[in-house]
Amino acid sequence: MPELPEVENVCRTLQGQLAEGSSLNEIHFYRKDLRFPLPEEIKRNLLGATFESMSRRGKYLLFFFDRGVLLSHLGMTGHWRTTEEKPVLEKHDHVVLRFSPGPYLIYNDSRRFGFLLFVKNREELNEHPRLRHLGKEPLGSGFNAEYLQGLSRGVSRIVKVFLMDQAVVVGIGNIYASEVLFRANVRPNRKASGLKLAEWGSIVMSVREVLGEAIASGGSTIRDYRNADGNRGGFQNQHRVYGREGEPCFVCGTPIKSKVFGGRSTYWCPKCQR
DNA sequence: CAATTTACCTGGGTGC
DNA sequence: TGCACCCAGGTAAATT
Repeated sequence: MPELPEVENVCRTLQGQLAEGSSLNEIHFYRKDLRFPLPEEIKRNLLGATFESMSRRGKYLLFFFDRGVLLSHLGMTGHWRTTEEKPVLEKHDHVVLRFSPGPYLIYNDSRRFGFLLFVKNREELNEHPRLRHLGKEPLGSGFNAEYLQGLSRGVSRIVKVFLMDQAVVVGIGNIYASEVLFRANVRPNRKASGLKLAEWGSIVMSVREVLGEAIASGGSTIRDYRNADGNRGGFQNQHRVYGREGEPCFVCGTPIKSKVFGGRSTYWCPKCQR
């Protein structure tokens, strides 16, 4: 499901629904694992803890409590919903959190590629084995043409696969990689090491532009993505290449091409992108 | 090493 | 209606 814009929208919605100072007084796991085992230390440490705030790092949601940080990665199909009343459990509901005052938070994930993690000391977040390797935030400082060109030196991978590497830059997945490269006029199958600094520059600009617009539109809903308030995103209607194989390019009319690179479907305009 | 493939899951769509 | 097959927004483990 979710790339950076979708996770960012979930984060903002939850931030608005969970009250700072409320306490987490029920934690229910309805199976013992998702992608990884559900950590029992979440219950040991966070039952009765005070909620402070929400944040996001790459595609991870962070719930900050006075006694530790709960991390949630949504995988492909994970999503959170809230209810004020005691929830009626649906298929693939795996975790329920109860806030007081506040709503119940329910985690549903049909494919179970998502997972939860726990970090006791927030200062150690960046040392966590699953976060340690993460690269720059694309909307933060330090994500620029020089950074990308530096990392791509001597790399044999194509630029599309390189951009999806979370160790390079976080939050870009399969949809936005194609959309970004279209706007930057760069073919997805160019060798990353062969791009000029100016091309990295237009990629950086396109990343900021595409992710910014997608966040503002509520993200992309291709099949089952829903924000935490149950709404679909709107950015799928602004996709220029993703899922448009054979359809005319909005800029030049040439049919959009598609091919699998690195195991993932990739879309581009053979005329606009060089 | 880096790069590529496979594995982890369910569900929706398609073609026979 | 059933079944086999392919595909899906992600990541990590295994393999080359």
